[in-house]
Amino acid sequence: MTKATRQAGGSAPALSVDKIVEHALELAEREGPGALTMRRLGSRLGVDATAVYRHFRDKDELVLALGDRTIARAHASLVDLGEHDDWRHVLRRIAEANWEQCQAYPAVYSLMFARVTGGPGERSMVELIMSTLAKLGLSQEKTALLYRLFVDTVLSLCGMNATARTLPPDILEKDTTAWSRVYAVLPHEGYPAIRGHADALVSVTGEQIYRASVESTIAYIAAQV
Amino acid sequence: MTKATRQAGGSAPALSVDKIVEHALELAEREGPGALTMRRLGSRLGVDATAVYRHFRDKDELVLALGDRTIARAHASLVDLGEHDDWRHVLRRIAEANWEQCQAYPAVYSLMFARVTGGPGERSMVELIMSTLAKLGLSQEKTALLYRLFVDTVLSLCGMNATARTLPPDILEKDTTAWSRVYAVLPHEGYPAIRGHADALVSVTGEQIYRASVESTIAYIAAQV
DNA sequence: ACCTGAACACCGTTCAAGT
DNA sequence: ACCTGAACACCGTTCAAGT
Repeated sequence: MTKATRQAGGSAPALSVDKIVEHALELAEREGPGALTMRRLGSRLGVDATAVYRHFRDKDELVLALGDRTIARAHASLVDLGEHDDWRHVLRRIAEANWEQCQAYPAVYSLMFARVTGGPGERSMVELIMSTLAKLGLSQEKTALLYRLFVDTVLSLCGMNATARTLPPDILEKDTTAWSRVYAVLPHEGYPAIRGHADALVSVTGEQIYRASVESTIAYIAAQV
Repeated sequence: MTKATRQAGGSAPALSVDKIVEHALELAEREGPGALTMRRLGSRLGVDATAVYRHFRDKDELVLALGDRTIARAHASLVDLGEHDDWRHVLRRIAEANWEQCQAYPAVYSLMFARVTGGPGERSMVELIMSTLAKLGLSQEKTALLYRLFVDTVLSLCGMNATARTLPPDILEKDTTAWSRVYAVLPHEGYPAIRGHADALVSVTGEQIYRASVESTIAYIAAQV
């Protein structure tokens, strides 16, 4: 018997934080970040839109809760990492876990990649990264800068990728076909370098770019040690 | 006498693409990306909101026009670059020009950093970067990847920075004080690495991070040559 | 050709009211 | 305690109408 069922009316509450988060996540990922509205969420949950305000101060708190949940999942996938793993291996695993979450929940990443959730998921992830970099024995200032370099690289690339992938269908189409529509047919005069690389440019994947960026950052950190 | 004044009615049109873009830019930068609505833009221009639809298919076309304008400005600030400048110098200047535009027009960057404008500003910038990297004599595939690595690094970091800086005032306050509110007061037990670097973390600037990221990318490219 | 204004189908959030 | 429903102040966009 839950706390709720013991209350005055006797009937269980229709909503809970977990239930709201779960449905919000599904709505955002199935129909895009723009479809995550309080009204649509309410109708999905079978309640009035304003009922959600009993459990979250406002929409922003809900978005941060979704964000912290995905970071918590990324962190949970890293439980096998130990104290004595090489820092490069740890950073690669963290970057990989974020990429996986970003591919699975692009709408959430697009909504919160530039935010601070302050939640338990984020706190665990920050501690993991900071403790990994602290082992390098650099100054506090240098350690802090390299932490931000790594985190911002991971979040900004995941965020940009997620934002691009979750644009409204008509706009997404416009952007993804831009290379073949405009860049591949530019005149050689004026745009020789673009035309000379048009084929190669369209086949570069987001994952290749992400990997290169993570390796670049790790090499940069290694050079400071 | 403009084309418009020669027309049937004789009276000059109230709107032009340039006038709309200029006022939209001012509105977005003064009051944030969320304030850029067709209705508010219309009232600023002294016309009905729907009058803008004579000059732009929809709001997205307007946003892309704003975006291409800022890229064009970044490109215009690089006219002194020549054929024989060192590629590292050229990439640093391009990164710097984007950072300057992003600081001056964060609302625009937040709206379009993950987009493809396909416009003249973007085309010039793409050609400049591609031609710079083409001189390294790498394969088409490698050149294309390094192009995307550089561009995505610049745009994603500028975009994240711009997005964070242009959040609505109450949310911005919440995010910027998160470090002192939650991270600086975390218990040592459980969060030793965070607490050990709390002071250093708050003093890292976005510009430091950006510079480090650009240098990291340049070093990574240099290692491929 | 260019702009207006009503209309449609939406938003987030507040607040009084119900149970 | 928890949810409803009306209300307020907004959105982007379409379309017929005006000049």
